[in-house]
Amino acid sequence: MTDSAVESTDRKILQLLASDGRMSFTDLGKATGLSTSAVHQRVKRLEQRGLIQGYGATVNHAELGLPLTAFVSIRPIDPSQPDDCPDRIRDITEIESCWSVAGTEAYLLKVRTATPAALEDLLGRIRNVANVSTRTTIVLSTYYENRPVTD
Amino acid sequence: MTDSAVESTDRKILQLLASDGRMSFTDLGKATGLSTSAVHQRVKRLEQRGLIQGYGATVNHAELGLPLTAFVSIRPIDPSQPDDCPDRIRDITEIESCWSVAGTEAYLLKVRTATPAALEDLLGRIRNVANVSTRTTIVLSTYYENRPVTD
DNA sequence: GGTGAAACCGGATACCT
DNA sequence: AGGTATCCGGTTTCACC
Repeated sequence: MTDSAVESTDRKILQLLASDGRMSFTDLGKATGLSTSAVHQRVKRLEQRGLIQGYGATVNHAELGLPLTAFVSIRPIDPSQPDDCPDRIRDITEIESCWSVAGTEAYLLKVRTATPAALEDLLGRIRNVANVSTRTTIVLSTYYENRPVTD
Repeated sequence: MTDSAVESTDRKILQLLASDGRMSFTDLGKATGLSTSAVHQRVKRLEQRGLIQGYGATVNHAELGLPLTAFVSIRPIDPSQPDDCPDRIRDITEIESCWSVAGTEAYLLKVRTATPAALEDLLGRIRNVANVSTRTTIVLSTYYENRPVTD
């Protein structure tokens, strides 16, 4: 069930934490007009309710040696066999995201590699392990990624 | 220039912060065998070098009232006119990510909306403001998103 | 770059409204 | 549910190696 009542103070807190995950409870309090402990309580509740799923640092993949980003569309080769593709590819570390999608293809992946050769190798592994065909779209430039969308 | 020398302690720190952006310097120290202040220095340096681009909370969009995720492929209608599509759509808040891509289409967007009707409205706004045609792929289910990929 | 100590500030909790 | 007071642990800075 979608426990929908997320009221405006909680939304504000979520928005602030989405754009600065290390903001202190004190600063969140100043921004929302609440005391530190009231904010503290609310954040813990938001974590428990699963509205905050976690916290992460955004890493510069290009500088880290993974300058190549691509989207891989996936279509099962044999429609009669059980489709457990997400399970089969779960341990491939280059895969950042995995969605199932509507349309002519079944899944969409977002992947990161060091070089075109590494991407080629990755595509081979995906095809082998999941018995699928792939269609790859290379990212030329990233304007922005994972901007907070809270309304 | 890509200042490539990111050695193993820094990589470890980046990996830990990518999966827990609120981890304390004390705990990072325990995990890396360094003192709190040494980790502190390293993290500040990683932030300044731009290897850490920021920190964010991961928000549950479905529970927040934005259960619909979609990818929108974009193609300019008039190839002769200046292509400033990313600038023109920058202020549309439903757009979470914007990439330029190789292939038959020019850009790829990831968007979040409350309902199919809101998606329809969003697509209209994108087409109007940027003079483009769109092709939309709806996400049926998200297995995982933004998993840390550090090697 | 690293350590360890000291001052300071934020997080966590108990208690009261 | 929110505020106040308190305690403890984390953050930050600095002198030294």
